Amino acid sequence: MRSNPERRLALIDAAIEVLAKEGARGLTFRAVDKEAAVPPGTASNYFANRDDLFTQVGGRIYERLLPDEATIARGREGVQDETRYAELMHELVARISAFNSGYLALLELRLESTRRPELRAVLTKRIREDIDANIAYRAASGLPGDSTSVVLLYLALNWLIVERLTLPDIFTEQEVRELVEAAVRRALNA
Amino acid sequence: MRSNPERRLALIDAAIEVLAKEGARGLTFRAVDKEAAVPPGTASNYFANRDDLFTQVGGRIYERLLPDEATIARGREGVQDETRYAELMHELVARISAFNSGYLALLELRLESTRRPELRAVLTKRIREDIDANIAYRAASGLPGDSTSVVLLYLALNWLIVERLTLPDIFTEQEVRELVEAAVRRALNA
DNA sequence: AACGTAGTACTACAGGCGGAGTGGTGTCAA
DNA sequence: TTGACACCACTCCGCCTGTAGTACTACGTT
Repeated sequence: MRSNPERRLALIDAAIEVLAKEGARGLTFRAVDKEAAVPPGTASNYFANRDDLFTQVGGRIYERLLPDEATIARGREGVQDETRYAELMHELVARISAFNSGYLALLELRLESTRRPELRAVLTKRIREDIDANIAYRAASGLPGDSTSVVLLYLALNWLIVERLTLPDIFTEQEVRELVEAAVRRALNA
Repeated sequence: MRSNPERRLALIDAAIEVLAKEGARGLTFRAVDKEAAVPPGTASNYFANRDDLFTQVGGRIYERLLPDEATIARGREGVQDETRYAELMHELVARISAFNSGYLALLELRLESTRRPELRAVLTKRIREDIDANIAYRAASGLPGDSTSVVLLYLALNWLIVERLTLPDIFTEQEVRELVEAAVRRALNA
């Protein structure tokens, strides 16, 4: 088992692209090698087996989907009002739509986790933490709305992103914008 | 190309199970044969190629997820108030959770449709129709709430089902019930 | 009632693709 | 000099597709 950290990271990021492009079943050592443009056999040396590969990707994918620290810091400063919150949500949808393959890869991982307990454990932990962080953030911001509102917003935005990424013709850009705003409005009125 | 309709249907339903169990990439003629317990080569005779198989499954899956006609009829009778509507939504979540593999298969198809234009066209059509039907139903019922409310409810419930099916430990049964009710309440208050 | 025909079920096979895993060799740095 | 890693090559294996060929069944014809 090799341990060059940059290379490992490059392989994992390549694996995310493969997941998005080829699906979970297409995530093989060889495909990762090719995507990362390293000699065949390399991924084999960095991951014990496919299960290990899935688990490591599961640990990494969430880092790539979350905003970077600068964005988080910007989110925390300035007035915390409804307009600001709506801005943040638009930013979230835009960011994820931009890193398209990351979200698709996460969906693939979710489905795959049906068959891989280890992966499921990793994802459950990460996602539960993210939800809790969102709830805490909302509570700290002083904006109205309880944790149920936060979760409902989370639910709606997630599926909206799925819809955009998988069947883009279901909703127009315009409808998506309106839906995000309506969701935020409702989340803050309860 | 063979044309025994029952056999074709049996193969398609077997394909749905395969999709849920093995993922989109695992959907091969041979796997379908095995799942349907028919001799190897049969699926090959019923579908021109994998693309054809995907498209036919895409056309069928939605029928299996929708309530049967009896349920629909029951939904339309009786008083149409908020309590009734909430009941229907609970029924929906329960029904889909029960036919677990159908929904997972649909998710697989959505992801696969990223790579298959024909499949995407079929799914887009079906799902758009379903959303429109929901909007029309709500409008006809005389309950409060505009189409945005209906769609937001649709979004939230869909992701809630995803969450339940893929990472069941994220929300407890209790939380799921509360979320469904909160979502319905908000959808009817706007 | 016997026969022929068409459509379907089943079986078998040829050919190919792609992946896992491993061992060996080269290379660089401590 | 030694150890860790990059790179390369090779073998083994499993699975899939597509098709050809055979057997069966039902139905229509005479």
